Amino acid sequence: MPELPEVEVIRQGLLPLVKNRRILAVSYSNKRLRKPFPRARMYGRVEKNFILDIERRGRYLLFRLTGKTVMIFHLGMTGKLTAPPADSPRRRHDHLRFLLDNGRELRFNDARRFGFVEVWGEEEPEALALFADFGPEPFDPAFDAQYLLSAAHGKTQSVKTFLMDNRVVTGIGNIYANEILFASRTHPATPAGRLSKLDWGLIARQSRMILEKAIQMGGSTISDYENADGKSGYFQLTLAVYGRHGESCPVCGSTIARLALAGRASFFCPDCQR
DNA sequence: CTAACTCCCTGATAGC
DNA sequence: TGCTATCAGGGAGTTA
Repeated sequence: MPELPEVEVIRQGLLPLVKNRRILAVSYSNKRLRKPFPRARMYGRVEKNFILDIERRGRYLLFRLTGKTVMIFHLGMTGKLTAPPADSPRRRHDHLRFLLDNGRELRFNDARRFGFVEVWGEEEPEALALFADFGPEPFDPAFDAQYLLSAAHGKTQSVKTFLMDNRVVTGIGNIYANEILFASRTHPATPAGRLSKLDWGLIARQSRMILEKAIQMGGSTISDYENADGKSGYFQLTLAVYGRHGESCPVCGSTIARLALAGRASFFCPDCQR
């Protein structure tokens, strides 16, 4: 699934195509997504309204609509949001289509259907509850060495699993957690509570650098991610360790190892990362 | 409480 | 080449 950089690239690509456009009609495939389709709200609060803006929180996209409505997408593992011309051919796994007043159609496509859409009034507690226990964004100045040191205090879980916890910091998934720890020369299995403030400062800085670079490069396309125009990203070409077990470390030449942490594939250089 | 495991679903691919 | 077992970028719920 898309992690923070991919979701941000989608947001930026989509915005000029949908901002201030009116949603003329909503169509739904009737296939169940991770959460039930909010039929009444979709036809009552979304259809016929205008898209004012798209925001991102972690891996969620928030469409601000007229009528103080917020339509929230999560793309799961394989979700895609695009806005092609309305007459372009539909694709397998297109589940939601929003016909716009500029001849385009906002489309949600999701093969595995781990994604979902929710519709709330901005004032409704459910809209806020979704993010109530989220940690800071990686680009938030609050995401710093002191914060991480405190959050990790006493934790025995691996630093990699810790970084992938949305309550600690939002939007870092398996690919970028691996890359951040490689850049920070930290072994992914290190218990989070054992790292020093210096370690955390490096991890916070490398997080921002890597995520920023990935956004600039259009995200990472591993198998099926694509941006709002249906194009691939390029950051995967610069991945140092993710998916590269058995290959040589780009820094020291040692063989990159693979290890499962909390059920997730983890890749690291046994010599650079300690 | 914490942390790890399981499951949702389809498709790509590693490995035989 | 062709089949099939495994694995996949997330996250919620369950188990230990």
